[in-house]
Amino acid sequence: RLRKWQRRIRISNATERNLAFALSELDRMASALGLPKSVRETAAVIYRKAVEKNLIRGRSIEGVVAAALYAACRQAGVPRTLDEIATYSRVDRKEIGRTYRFIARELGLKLLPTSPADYVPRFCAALGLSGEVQKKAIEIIKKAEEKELTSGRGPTGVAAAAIYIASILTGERRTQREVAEVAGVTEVTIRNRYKELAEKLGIEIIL
Amino acid sequence: MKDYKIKIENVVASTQIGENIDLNKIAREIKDAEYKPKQFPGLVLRTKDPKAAALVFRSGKVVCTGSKSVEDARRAVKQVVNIIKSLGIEVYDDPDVRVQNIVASADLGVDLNLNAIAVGLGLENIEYEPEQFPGLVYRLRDPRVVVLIFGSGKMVITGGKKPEDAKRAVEKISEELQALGLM
DNA sequence: AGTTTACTTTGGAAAGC
DNA sequence: GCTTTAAAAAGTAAACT
Repeated sequence: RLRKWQRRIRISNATERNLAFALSELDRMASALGLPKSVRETAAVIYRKAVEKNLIRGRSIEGVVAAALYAACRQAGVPRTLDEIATYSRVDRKEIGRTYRFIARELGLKLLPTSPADYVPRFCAALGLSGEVQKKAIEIIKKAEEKELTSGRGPTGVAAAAIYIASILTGERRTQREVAEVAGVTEVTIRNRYKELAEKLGIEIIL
Repeated sequence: MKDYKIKIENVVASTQIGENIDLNKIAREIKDAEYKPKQFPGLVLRTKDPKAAALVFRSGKVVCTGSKSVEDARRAVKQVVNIIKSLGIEVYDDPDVRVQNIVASADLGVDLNLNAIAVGLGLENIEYEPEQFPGLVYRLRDPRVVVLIFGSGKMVITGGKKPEDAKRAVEKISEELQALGLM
C-alpha cells in the first residue's frame, strides 16, 4: 500500500515537473515571438488538453508546446508561420507541422487555413504602413478569395503581394524586397502573386 | 455521370524471387546496379523497357517501383529475375507478384475552391494546409485510398491496390462535390 | 528576370538500425 | 521513426545564366 502511494507521488512529481517545463518553454517562446498573454493562455489550455488525452506519447514536450502555440496563434487570428515558430524552438518545422495536424485532429480543433488578411496588420506595422494601406490590402485579399485566386497558395505570399499592390496604390510604396523580407517569402513569389492578382482583379499598377 | 480518365503514374509491387541472394556478386557483375549496404540493405536494379526500379534484398524479396501499369511491373520483375539468373544465381521461375500501391492522376476539369471543399467535406475528414502543401488531403475509407485535390481540379489518387480503386475514388469524389454544389 | 533543379505531400513493400 | 525507389499534382525556393 505504501509503495503504491509512493509511486503515485513519483508519477505526480514527474507530471508536475513536465508541466512546469512545458509552461516555461511556452512562456519563453511566446515572449520571443512577442505574443499577447491571451494567446499564451490559449496555448496552455490546448497543451493541457493534449496531456489529458495522452497525446504526448511518442512526441517531445517541446514539439507539442510549439504546435499548441502555432494553433493558438491561428485561433486568435494573429498567425505565426511554422518557420517563425520553429525559429524559437528546438523542434524543426516539419515536426511541429505534423504534431499540429495530430493534436488539431485529436482535440477536434476545427481550423480553416489562415486567411492572408490575418497577416496584414503585423506585416504592415513592420513596414511602417498606414491603416489606409492595410484596409486596401485586405480589400484586395477579399476579392482574391471571392475569385478563387487563393486556393493552394501560401497565405503569406498572397498577403505580401496584396500589401505590395496596396502600398503602390496609396502612394506609400515599398519595394518587393522590403515586403518579401517581413513576410518571409521571396521576391519571386511576390512577383508571381501580384502579377496574377493585378491581372485577374483588373488592377493597374504603374511601376 | 462523366467518365473521368484515370492515368496510372506509378505501380509499386513486391514479390519473392529466391533465397539468400548474393547481392555483392550482383553488384560486382552488373555495372549499373547500386548497392550501399551501410546506407540501405537493398540493391537497386533498373530496367529501361519497361522503365522501372527494383530493390533486391538478400532474403530474395524484391520491390518493384516506377511502372506505369500492373503488367509492366510484372514484366520488369521477370527481367530482374532473368538478369540475376544469368549470373548463375538460383531464382524462382514464376514469382507471385503482388501489387502494393498504385499512384494515379485525374482531372475534374474545373477550378475548385479548396476552402469551400474543406468545409463541405468536413474539417474532420480532410487536411488542408496551404502554408505547407497546395493540395487538400482527403482520405476515403471505401475505396481505401488517399486523394490529393488541387485548386486546378487535378488530383492524385494513391494507396489503392487495383486500378479500379482510383476510378471509384474519383467518381465518388465528383459525386460528393456535385452534391455539395462545389463543382 | 527567366530557366532549371529540387523540395513540400500522399501511399506501400523490403531489412535493419 | 529513418534509410531507398518511383511518380503525379502546384507552390515555393534557390542556384545559375
